[in-house]
Amino acid sequence: MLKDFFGAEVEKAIEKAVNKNQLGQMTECPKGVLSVEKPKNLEFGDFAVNVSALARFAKLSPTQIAQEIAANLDIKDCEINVIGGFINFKTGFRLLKDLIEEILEEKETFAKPKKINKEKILLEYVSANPTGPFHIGHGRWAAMGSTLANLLKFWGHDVTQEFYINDAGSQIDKLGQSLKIRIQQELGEKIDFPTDEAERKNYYTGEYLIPIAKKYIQERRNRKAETDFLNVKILADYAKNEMENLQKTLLKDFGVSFDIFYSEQDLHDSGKVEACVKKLKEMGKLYEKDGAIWFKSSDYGDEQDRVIKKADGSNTYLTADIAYHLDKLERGYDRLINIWGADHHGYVARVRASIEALGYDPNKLEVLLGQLVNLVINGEEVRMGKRKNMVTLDELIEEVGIDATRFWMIMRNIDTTLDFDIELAKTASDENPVFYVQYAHARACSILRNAVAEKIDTQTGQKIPAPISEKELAELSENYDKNILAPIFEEKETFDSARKLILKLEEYKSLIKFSAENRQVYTICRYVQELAVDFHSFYTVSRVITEDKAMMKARLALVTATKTVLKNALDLLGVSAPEKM
RNA sequence: GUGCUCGUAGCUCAACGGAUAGAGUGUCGGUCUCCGAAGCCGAAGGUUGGGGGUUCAAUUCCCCCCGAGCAUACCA
Repeated sequence: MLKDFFGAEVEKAIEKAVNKNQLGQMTECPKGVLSVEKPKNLEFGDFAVNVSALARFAKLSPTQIAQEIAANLDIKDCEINVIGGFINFKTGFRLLKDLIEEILEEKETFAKPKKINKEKILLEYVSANPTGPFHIGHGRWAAMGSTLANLLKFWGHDVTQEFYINDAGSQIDKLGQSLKIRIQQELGEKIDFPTDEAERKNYYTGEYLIPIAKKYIQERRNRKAETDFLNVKILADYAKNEMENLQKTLLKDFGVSFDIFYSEQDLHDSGKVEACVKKLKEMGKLYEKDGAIWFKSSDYGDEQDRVIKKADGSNTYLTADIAYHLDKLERGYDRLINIWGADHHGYVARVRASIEALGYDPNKLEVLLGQLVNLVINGEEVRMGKRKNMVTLDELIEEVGIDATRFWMIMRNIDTTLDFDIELAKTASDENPVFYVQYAHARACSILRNAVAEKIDTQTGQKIPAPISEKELAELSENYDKNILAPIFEEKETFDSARKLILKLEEYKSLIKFSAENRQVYTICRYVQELAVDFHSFYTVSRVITEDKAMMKARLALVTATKTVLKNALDLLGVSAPEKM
């Protein structure tokens, strides 16, 4: 990418200058001190390197250093100017046209690196209890996780997406008890959940169990008399399966595809949990206290030791989680990435501790902690967690659609609490960034359609031939003239917006790299908005379909390239790129 | 109390330690005989919560306050 190109050129120039003793006391170019950035003010140039950091090595003023380095730069087709400690580069025709060629040729693989340090990654996210519908917070992890998976795959990693089903423990019993009450209610019995608040906590009182109760009764209508009709264990399994299916369907509709659904119960049943405890014990990482068995996690950076087996002999949730992560490692993954809600942050240290205690590299585990989602309805924040106010993910999607839901869930940094404004996300207007971006794509498609469309003169009724033939349009991206963009560079009035657009397209490469390496998917949302801005500006000043055929081809090539990048980016986000809206 | 994540324009958010702190939205003002006006152009809007420190340079790093969310289980 151009950033790297200029960085390398500057380093070469520094070496030359050092050899000529032009950089004071500097004897070599220090690594990692300089970086290429985008100037704050675009009038300075397209890229800039700030050499001020070299001042303390050279013992010269930044201005002097910049001038010496610039004097040693030899880049064709590029304007260089020095302001203070900044060396600014303004790219010329050749560099920019190469870039458009690259996009036109590579299409959906544009910005995909040729070679990376490929890792086998297990990405775990959502991992909800099968005891109720997803709430909107799950939607954030689902959208972010699937986007991250798309991105890491595109970057070249081998990614497995996994959903850990928390289907073990007392909650499943609670689920069975709750379904039992719902069934009895459906059968006309006068029974209800306890009114006492403490006791009520032992039930799932949400109405979502009612349809499941109805379905159960319908399915077993001929076997009502059987003694196990209201067997809580059977009911629990039934409800669990139903909830899991609902969740899976929703995930699929939401554009999220897991490779593996991993059951916690299976982990117990297969003996892996016990085996893991045994292993920890043999390795001397456990001890007994107050009738319980503890894991010495404080030896590995956790703030205190944790219970692995309770005094009553049962396992804690953590025990299964340790076994689960051990299992992941034994399955041979180089890297485990988990997306967890911030409310689980206390867990990071202990799971990491367990990985280290078991003899694995704890750095293989990467936990992305996501801040929670607040719902804003009519300008008022609705705190989640209060059952009455709970809005489920399927309700949200129903309200605002999949595209908008995904985009809004992804567009903020994972570190910030997300305010999801339903009214705003719903509006199909300029207030909504999703539509703004999609509109840009639809507009690009529309131009391309019009370019090859025959028209009929409304006055005379005569056919007006298409501005350009299908064949010629196809040639723009297949077998095109290498100087196709030249006319754009010759027309002064529209050149600025075109070069801005081209540079923004170029930035896609840096963006993908940054986003993949830092697991920051929200940057894609920002980028796509910026690209749309530059495209709309370009469109406004540059008439694409014109009499001047060479200019038309040049601009159509640029429109095609923009459309390609927009589509690629939206695909990563799992947001549709409509050809018409 | 302690730990984690934060605090930036009216609102929602950006900004590898670097140039005049930027976008969107909202407000105000322009702009359609012509490829989609769901667009474009412009204006106003800031003591980056407060105070110290490190640095040639701090929204960014460190310390102390103030404020918010989350976590501080032999629950899952």
